[in-house]
Amino acid sequence: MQQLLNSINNYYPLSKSAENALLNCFTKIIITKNEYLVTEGKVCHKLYFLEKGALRGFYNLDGKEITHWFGFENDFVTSFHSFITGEPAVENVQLMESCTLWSIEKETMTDLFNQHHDIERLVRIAYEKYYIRLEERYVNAQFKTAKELYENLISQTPHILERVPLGFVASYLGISQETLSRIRSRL
Amino acid sequence: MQQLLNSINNYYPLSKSAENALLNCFTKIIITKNEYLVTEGKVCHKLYFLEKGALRGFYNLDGKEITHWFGFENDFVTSFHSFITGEPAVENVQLMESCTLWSIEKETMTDLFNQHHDIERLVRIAYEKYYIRLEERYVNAQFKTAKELYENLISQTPHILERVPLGFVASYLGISQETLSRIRSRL
DNA sequence: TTTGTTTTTTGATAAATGTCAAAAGTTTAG
DNA sequence: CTAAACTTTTGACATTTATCAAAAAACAAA
Repeated sequence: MQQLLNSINNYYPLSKSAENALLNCFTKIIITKNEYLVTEGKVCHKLYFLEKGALRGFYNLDGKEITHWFGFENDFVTSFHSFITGEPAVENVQLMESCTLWSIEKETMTDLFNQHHDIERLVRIAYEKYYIRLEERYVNAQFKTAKELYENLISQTPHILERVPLGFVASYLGISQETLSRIRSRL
Repeated sequence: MQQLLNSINNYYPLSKSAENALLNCFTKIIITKNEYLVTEGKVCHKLYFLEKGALRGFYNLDGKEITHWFGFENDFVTSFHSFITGEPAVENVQLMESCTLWSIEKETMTDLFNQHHDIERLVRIAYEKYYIRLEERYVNAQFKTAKELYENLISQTPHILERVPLGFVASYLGISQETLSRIRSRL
């Protein structure tokens, strides 16, 4: 819980009353490896804070699983598309390791926004951060060769390589596993 | 101004007082084709609402211009990375057509947030929408062939093809202009 | 351990896309 | 209306990357 608090304060420092109200709304969950947090086709009403562990978001395309993001310690995770729109998720979120998470209901968050302006500010700022993080990833990917993508990964997010099977990493980079393997052998 | 108001209310309907306060903070600008709204290396402190016209965001890579987004009527545009972080922009925003815009200073927005909770909510909701729009684009791009990317563009954002030179479109899709031209001739 | 399972690498080949250069077409400004 | 500038297409060829199949390596469970 202290970890969640630190993360929150890192985005925007809340007043004590808002902080208490917010923390009261999170529920601790422990789930084991390979389980699903979000399943394609079902609406996801929850936002999760990942205290410990690692997971991935993937969708199915032509019978293949396309992993498009990873979550690690201190990340807020969910199927954002489903959480925001209330539509069924098109992606799955699956644990790559056993995880400790804190969850909060969307409806509860909405109530908190009404009661505490600063909680809504916190979330506004968090969205800003998440937006530019996604934008950076996009720009990084466009017009890069497979080798450059891999080198970027090594320099910018080396922890991914240490904790994620190469098949998922290849998918994340948008290249085939074989190509990734060959690039690695050539470096 | 009515158009800006409609757009805003489309995200979240404001109270009359918030609405008035907000509209008072926008300044009308008319700029001609090829001019720059944002220049790489300079911090961008303004957010713009695009009432009429079309523009693009691009960055330089190995001497080439990589166009990574377009803005059209009713879009809020800026270099989000620079606007949010206060760091110098890495991208340029250039008008593809002469435009009518409304601008607001970041500092002014921050003041408005403090005075009107509902303006901050509006922006929080806008960020949500922009976030999932970007995410969709990302997912759409990953693991698609050049032909599929072009077909997606035709079905999802046909207005881009009608108003943007093919060289920019190719760059936007992450393929070479020649490849795009060949795909078009084969359909 | 030993065996079975999963992950990663390697090889051969095919397909997609990029690059360079030039031609054709279109738009713009005087 | 014409010349210059810019955009789009086409051709030839090189390169990158995907695909399929199988071997090797790493990992996990009995």
